[in-house]
Amino acid sequence: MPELPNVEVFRRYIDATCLHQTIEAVTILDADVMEAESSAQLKHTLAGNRFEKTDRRGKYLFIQLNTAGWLIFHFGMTGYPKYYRKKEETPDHPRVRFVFQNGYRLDYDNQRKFGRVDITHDIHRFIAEKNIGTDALAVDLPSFMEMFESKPSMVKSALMNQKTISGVGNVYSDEILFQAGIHPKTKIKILPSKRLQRLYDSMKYALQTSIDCNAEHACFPDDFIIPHRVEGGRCPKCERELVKEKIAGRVGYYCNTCQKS
DNA sequence: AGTACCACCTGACGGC
DNA sequence: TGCCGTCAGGTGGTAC
Repeated sequence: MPELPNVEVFRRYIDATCLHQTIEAVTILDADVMEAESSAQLKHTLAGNRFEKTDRRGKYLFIQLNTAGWLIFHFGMTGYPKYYRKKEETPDHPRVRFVFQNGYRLDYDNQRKFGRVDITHDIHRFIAEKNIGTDALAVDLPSFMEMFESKPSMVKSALMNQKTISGVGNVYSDEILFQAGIHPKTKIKILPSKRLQRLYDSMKYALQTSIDCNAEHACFPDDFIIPHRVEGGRCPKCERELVKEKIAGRVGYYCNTCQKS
């Protein structure tokens, strides 16, 4: 599930709930989500520690500890954080649990276990090693133009490539292309600079609008395509049935009338 | 440097 | 009702 807007909402949730509290214990309920050598280190480093601040790059959420280290969350397709006090509020698939001194807990929940929890001393090295591109909300127009103007790939896959810019996944790439009026299979390098600029504007608009809505579909503007991304869904602008098509390995939805090559 | 395909996991859903 | 194939908002590896 989580793409940039969702992860940004998670980040704000952590900010609003978990900062500056002493961590009493860490329980790893399923080591599958841990990077290989990080389990022991995680428990060791976090006990008695505190979350001081958060940061985000693309779909990665970082939490700085008061001892200079960083906790790293990636949510895969089904992950999310849950802060709660009562046992009956436990999420369905908790994988790592942080227990605070005030009795509250933060669970990293992840049904499909595609996500990861990790810990590092050097966040810049982590980003460099993973080769994570500039955050999609942070990238400026000139850099965006330069990165994409000569790319040979289809625009949908270019947007989704985390090494170029990070944070856009399958669902939001559909939204961005719909807002920009660009067909997803268009080769990005054939786009004239005016359309490339519109793509940039649409990217910022779609991501920021979603964040402002707490990533809740019900709050999205009427002309967003995301709520209509279902079999037989119709274009919110022209009412025609949306095309569902596998593009670069992922199923995308688009309007064959409103989106042009 | 692309794309296509597979793998990793689990659960929901539609068809029979 | 129950079983089974399919598929899903991600990433990483392979081969071509």
